[in-house]
Amino acid sequence: MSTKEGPQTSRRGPYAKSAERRRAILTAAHAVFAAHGYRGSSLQDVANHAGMSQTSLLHYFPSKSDLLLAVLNWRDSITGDGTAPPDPEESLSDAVLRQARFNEDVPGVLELYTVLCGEAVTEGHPGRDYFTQRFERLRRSYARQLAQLAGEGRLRPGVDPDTAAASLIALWDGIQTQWLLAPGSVDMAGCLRAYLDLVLLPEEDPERASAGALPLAPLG
Amino acid sequence: MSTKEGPQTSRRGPYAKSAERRRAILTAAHAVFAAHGYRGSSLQDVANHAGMSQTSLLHYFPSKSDLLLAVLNWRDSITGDGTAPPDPEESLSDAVLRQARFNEDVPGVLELYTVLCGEAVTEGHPGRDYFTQRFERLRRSYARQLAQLAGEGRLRPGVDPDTAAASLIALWDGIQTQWLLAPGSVDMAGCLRAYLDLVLLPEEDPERASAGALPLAPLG
DNA sequence: GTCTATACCTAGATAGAC
DNA sequence: GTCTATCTAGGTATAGAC
Repeated sequence: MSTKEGPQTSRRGPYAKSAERRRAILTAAHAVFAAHGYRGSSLQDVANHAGMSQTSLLHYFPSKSDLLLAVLNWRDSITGDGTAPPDPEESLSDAVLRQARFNEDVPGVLELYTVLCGEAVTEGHPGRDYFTQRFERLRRSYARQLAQLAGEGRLRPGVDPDTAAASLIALWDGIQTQWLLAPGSVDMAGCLRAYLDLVLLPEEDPERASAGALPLAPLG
Repeated sequence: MSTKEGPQTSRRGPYAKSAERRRAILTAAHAVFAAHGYRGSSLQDVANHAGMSQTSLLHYFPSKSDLLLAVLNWRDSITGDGTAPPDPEESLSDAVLRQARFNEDVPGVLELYTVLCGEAVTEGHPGRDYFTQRFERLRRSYARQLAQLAGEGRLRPGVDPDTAAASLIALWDGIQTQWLLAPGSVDMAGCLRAYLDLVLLPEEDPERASAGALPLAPLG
């Protein structure tokens, strides 16, 4: 369901203010949900963070679950998760590591994702469908990219693209949780890079291709 | 308490009944928390499942957070998570896969773990310390076992035991989440086995040791 | 569009009869 | 030990003045 669009959004005045208000609410909700989860947050908290009353908030988002879905979609647009098609110029490893470092640097992004994803497996959670579809889409996307690499001989023999796709996503999510609970003890990007180094083979220069080449290239 | 003789039930009756009641509450709380999470569950729900009033429940567990910690510790004793030292007779792979299949077969175990772990990263969640310590302990345990295997030349060259330990746990947690949201599309044990097959090398028969592999000092 | 006021509900926890 | 009744607090959502 698309969010409410004012019927008389004709000119500039009220529409601009309304869009600004909505953004303020989404920013606030992002922070509050990240800190306390969906069930642990109240609309009053969000409204306070956004500098308005709880009833004004409900004027823009008619219910708490509507607000949640809007926050999830807004998160996608911020992080590029799910919206950005894989850039053919960028390698899979580079894309994953760049995204991981980006998420690590933007406060609240990982907190929001992790807590909502955990909550989403419960019965009747309004974000359940979102995460189910997200995982399905991501598995397909990574599986396709890995299959493509397999066709180029860039996948380690014996590695199944579908399995590796699900595993990459799983590793990513799981290491985020550990990092949130012990940021100093876990190297998120390092774990992802190590896994990708295990699964992928370095691009071989056809002229230098030798039978005795080591399959593992130590990346600085 | 007083040594006066009480009713006939004063010796073993109440104790036995009390322990039984506590177990009934823990069973109920396990199911309810698994279905709705900690914040999404009410003591009334748990009490209904346990067949008693909400106030009677509070007689055994003085607060909701106390009940949560009791459920988490009870879960450890059921699944053996955190309590069972690694069996020297069983290989790391076998132990991981056996545990994964066990968790998959016992209803509610994965649901409970996943949702509580997600919730635990939020501020002020009573389960936060539990999960922080659990991850720390598990990382140490797996890292030690992997380092041992590395000493036996059973670890793929270039694999860091600490990184692999965190990654194994992360992959495990993450694949559980995906499995809960799409049981038919994800093969939990398959992903774990694939990862372990990537990281570990098959045990080499010393007589068949090839020149390509460098057998380090075979300690024990 | 924004607010106060409030309806209506449920929560966790307590008091005290039995 | 168990319950009913209740306290206190907080939740989502609605009504309606301005």
